[in-house]
Amino acid sequence: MPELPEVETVRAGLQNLIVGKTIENITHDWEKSFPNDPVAVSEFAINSKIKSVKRRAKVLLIELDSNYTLMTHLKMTGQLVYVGNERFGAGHPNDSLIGKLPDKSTRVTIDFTDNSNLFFNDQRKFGWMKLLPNELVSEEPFMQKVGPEPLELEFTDKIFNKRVNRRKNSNIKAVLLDQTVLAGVGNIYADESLWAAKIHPSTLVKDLKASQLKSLHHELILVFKLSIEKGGSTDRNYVNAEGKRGNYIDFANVFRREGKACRRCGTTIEKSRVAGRGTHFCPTCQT
DNA sequence: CACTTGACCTGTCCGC
DNA sequence: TGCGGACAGGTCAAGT
Repeated sequence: MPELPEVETVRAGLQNLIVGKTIENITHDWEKSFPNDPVAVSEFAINSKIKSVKRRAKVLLIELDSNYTLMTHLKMTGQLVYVGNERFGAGHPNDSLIGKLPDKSTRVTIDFTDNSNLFFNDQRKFGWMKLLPNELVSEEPFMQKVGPEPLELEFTDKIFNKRVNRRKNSNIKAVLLDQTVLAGVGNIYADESLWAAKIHPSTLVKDLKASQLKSLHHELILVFKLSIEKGGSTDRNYVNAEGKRGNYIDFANVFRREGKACRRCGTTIEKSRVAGRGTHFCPTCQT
């Protein structure tokens, strides 16, 4: 599901593909996917140009030259796929999308004046695109409380330790998933970083040594960087802005590897439930 | 207050 | 083959 590396991959793709294009029209078939006042859409989105595409946590910020932003959350099954008239080349996934979108999971369609389109597809309808004046983006409740960006240089192991320790009595997996502690971690990278740091997902924060948290901070950053390099994880639905799947899942050490051998010690990887989520871990080397 | 669970949705998979 | 139910997991609201 789109976590930080997937959202970042979509952001980078959109930055290349849609900046400079002018919005001609926007249509939607599900109100909660596009909860906006039609008058505001017509006044501040239609005929506006895409200025830039940014990201904060798992939220995409599509900035328009009207000083409004299309704030977008993909939640679990959201996709933002650009389909143009140009061909990317033989076998390129985007070429095969021409004429296939919109489909039954398309919630919002953005038409650009050059006849290209941006489709917001979302099978489960949990995601949304909200049009907001730029200055109100940071006022959104989520933006107010979301924690630091893990890939920023100022996100040191000391800061990580301090923020994680706000929730001493919770298990470490629940804390990693808590967006107010730090931004961007979801189920895949919580499991992967805990395996890399050799920490059992249900360990309570108060029982973790400083050295373990230091290791977890280090491994989490490495996992995020590797995943971005591989174009993110396609578990089920995820595709990038060109409709292409990510390759990180081939490098995953525990996620969806239950029943297989741990790549570090050979023990069979197990799956259980921690923090209300399917949780994958090695019972021998994660203690 | 800290923490956990249920709701929001649809598609897929599993057992009968 | 069809059908009911479990499951997938990001975030907010409600519950303990």
